[in-house]
Amino acid sequence: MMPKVTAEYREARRDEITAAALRCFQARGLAATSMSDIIAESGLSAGAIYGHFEGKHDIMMAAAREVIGHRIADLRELAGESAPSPAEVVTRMMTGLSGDVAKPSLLLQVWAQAMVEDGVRELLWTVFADIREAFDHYFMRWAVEHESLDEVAAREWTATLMPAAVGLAQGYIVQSAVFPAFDSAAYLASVRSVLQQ
Amino acid sequence: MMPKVTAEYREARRDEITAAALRCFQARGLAATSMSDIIAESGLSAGAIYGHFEGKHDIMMAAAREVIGHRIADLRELAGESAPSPAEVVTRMMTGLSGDVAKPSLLLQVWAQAMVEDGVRELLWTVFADIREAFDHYFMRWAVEHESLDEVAAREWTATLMPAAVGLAQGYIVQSAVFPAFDSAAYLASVRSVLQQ
DNA sequence: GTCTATAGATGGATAGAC
DNA sequence: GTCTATCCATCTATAGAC
Repeated sequence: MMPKVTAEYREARRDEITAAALRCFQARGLAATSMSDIIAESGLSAGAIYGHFEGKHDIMMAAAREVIGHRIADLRELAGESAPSPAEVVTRMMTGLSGDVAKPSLLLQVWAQAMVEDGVRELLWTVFADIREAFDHYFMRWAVEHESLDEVAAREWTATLMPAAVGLAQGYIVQSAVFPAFDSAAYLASVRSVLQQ
Repeated sequence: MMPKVTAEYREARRDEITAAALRCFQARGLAATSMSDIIAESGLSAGAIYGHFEGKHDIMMAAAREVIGHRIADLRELAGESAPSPAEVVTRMMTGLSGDVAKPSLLLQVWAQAMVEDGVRELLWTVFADIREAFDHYFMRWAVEHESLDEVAAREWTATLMPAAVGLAQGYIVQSAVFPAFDSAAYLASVRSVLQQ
């Protein structure tokens, strides 16, 4: 269909609605948020919302994309610096969260939703694959340059490290979401401690 | 109120209903499961359910308690064996999950629900506190017996290790829930690798 | 205690005026 | 594109017979 308004306007409206939805999801949870909630929070009307999204599912997917994909670009920026250690890579992953729209509690919501909704689950897979790929790049480089391993040994070293590295980042998300007095610095120190070998 | 049937009968009925609810929560998610779902899955009627639970919230709390608290008893059994290493403690935590009613995907549901429901959140806090306490006991013992640390140094060593140890267990739960081809053995090997220092 | 039937409220989504 | 008003499905919980 031909757009009746500029593409920029549509885009801006969608972002506005998605942002309102994210505030609702944050406060009430993904599944418990109703269209009425989003309508009220956005200050728009039902008609306006449905003019830009097919329905609640569509809004949730847009929100999930927004929440889930932000870490990758940030991770890639590390590439400029000189061969970060695994501990530095994982730390960057975690500290970047604090300035992100993707608050840890929202990430937990998305993970849970992925358990019951195929679209979200597949989205999550691609994001984790991207994260793994970014980790893999840095770990391999570190293994060769600082652990003095050849290509084959570096690949095995990286494969061994990967699950725990990703797990530590996920643990950070869980703990920062669940514990009101979560000590971010202590967690980072703990990660550095176990990853420096 | 006086019970019209034996306490054992009431208990059994509640367990039956909770088990049906857990199957629904597993399939549809905590928030998306309706009372009709639970009624159908249990094979009982609305009246029967409401005779044993105050409402959906009540059932959810019972289910959360069931799902969340199972790891503690299992962890305590390690006490009989000879001073398990941190890696062994965390490994026990994770491997115990496979035989548990508390499937990882359900744990993710409970974590997400804790973000928006105070009762679940507080329940989660007590459970994590118990887990930390159990970890603390084993880590202190290991620090003194195998790392040759005095009381003060052992306490600091344990405090440094704790966040990452818990985080690794949480990462196991996330990854085993999200990835269809999750390699449990590889994760365990990775944990052993980073925790042996 | 457990059933069937249903009340009462809220859900997602649409119709039609502007 | 956006609004108001509303349809109809579904939800939680209860009432009353057995």
